[in-house]
Amino acid sequence: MEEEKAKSLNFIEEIINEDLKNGVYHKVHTRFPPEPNGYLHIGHAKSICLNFGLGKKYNGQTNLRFDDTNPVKEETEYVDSIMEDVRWLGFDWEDRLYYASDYFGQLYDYAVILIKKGTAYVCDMSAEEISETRGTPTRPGKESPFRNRTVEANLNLFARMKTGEFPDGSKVLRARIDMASPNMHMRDPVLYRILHANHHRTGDEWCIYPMYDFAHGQSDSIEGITHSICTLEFEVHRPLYDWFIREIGLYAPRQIEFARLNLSYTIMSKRKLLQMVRENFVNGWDDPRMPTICGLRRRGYTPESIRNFAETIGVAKRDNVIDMSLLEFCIREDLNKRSNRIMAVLNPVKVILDNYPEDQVEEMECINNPEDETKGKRKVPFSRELYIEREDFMEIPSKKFFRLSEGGEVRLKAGYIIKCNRVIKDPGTGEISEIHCTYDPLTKTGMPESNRKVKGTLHWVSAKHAVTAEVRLYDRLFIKENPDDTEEGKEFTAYLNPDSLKTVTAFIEPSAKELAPGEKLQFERLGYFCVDKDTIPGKMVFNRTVTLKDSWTKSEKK
RNA sequence: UGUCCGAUGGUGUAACUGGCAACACAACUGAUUCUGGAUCAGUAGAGUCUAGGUUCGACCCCUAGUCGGACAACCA
Repeated sequence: MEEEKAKSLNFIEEIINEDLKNGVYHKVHTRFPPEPNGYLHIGHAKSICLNFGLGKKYNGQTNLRFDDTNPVKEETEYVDSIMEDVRWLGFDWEDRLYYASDYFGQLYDYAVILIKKGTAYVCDMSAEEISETRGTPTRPGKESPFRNRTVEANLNLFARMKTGEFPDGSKVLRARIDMASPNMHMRDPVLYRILHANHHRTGDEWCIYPMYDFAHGQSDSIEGITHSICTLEFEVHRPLYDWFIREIGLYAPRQIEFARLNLSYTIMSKRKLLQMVRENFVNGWDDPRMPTICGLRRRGYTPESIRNFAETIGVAKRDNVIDMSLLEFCIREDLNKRSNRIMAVLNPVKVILDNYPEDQVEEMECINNPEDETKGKRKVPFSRELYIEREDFMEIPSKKFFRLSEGGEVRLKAGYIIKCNRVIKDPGTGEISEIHCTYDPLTKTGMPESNRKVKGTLHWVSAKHAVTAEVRLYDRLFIKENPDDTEEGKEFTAYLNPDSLKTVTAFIEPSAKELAPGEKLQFERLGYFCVDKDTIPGKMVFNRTVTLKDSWTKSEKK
């Protein structure tokens, strides 16, 4: 069994196995290192599942570390949401919660080591000057006039940077590497900048903050990380990552890069998600149309489905765009097994059973989940006046229409077979207002006659017993793929789907009253829904998680 | 006119490290069903970016191209 699994290792596992075999490392210790500057999205979920999954698979450990080296972008709100989301996904960092800001003192000492070695210096150039003298990818940069300051001068200046003597932007600490390096990141990168800003954890203790490159590898090293897994854009940073470790003389983790997740019709940039929230294109980070973990959660996704999705998409180094239909498959697969069925009518038309006694009410027995016997049954009231879905009736049926039509028969789920006799239309609009039918008393579910073949089965709700509810029909937020391509300034407005959120008032069978926020169910033939957090007694609110298979694309094709 | 990385069906990921390209999603067909769902059975779809080379044999190794991505924040 173990050997069979060994056949389909991903490239990261191959590297790890190789390292373990060669004794480069003797254990596996990974970390998930988000910057607390926004909410986590499905792309982070891939990384979380990867890192924590590897930790578990190799009987190792995984840390949660906040990469909080830029106080102007980071907030406690984000820290809290990230911890909540990681936990919700089902992962546990146990007692290994860290912050890069925990290492500010240590990092400062590392910088001093470099200064003493002559491989770091204080530079007085402005950001613009540094940028100009860095050159371009194809042209080498120019050396800073401050590059050859003495160790003593650098030590003195760096200490004074720390004490707050200099204004923001007036000086930086840079590594002294190679201004002609073909790798831009090796052209005397900035290690520390002056930022008189309040940090969400260290407050005003520091006014100089390390850059990502100077903090990340060292943080990995301090924590004893063996495999530091990050996304592809950090590939060109790896020489620098290794350079700092070597130059300071630290234990060396191995950085491995993988391709980040792209989902069709979905924006996965934190910056743009933030913009969507700030400019009210959506109603917050947990808007169910958002690809954020909290959005998916509110939408009705389960942690299991997301973990399974991450597992299914795999991990590699080539750019990829995963089709939404795979994510949808994963959630349907999970919800199909776990969610109870319930009857709801979103777009009602009244059906009157002319031969059904005026005041009679029957309790029809319904199976809660045909996929799971243990979920039991429930009673649903049935009476003379019902609602069915308007689309489930067609006066003149087309050849492939299996549902109710004039003169035709259809089965009401868990009820009777009915036959349509006539329809009444609104004289003004011409719209059908009532469908008059007769029911066949011998065809009640369970009775011998009920086995009679009829072409279709409809879901229904008793008009006088139904509960009304607000149902939010979430669709994809974007109608075009790769909205990232749009020009600056209107990144995604052009692609926004005006129908991404439709709200209808639906009629639902009375058992809906018992549901609590967060509960997931399948509206018979309509899709998977969950009870929204906005639900309060007397006002039910449902979110559509996902439609049943294919109906989006089918309706698109029409 | 640079450095680094990548290239396998419509989409993703595999291929025992050189042995006749597999799995999942999507698509299609049929069976079944009191959900046009689910389930079950089946079909189609790539010869692995190109051109050379090594080899009995190449998705895998070598050479040269082509195409795509990343890199020029005091962001991460």
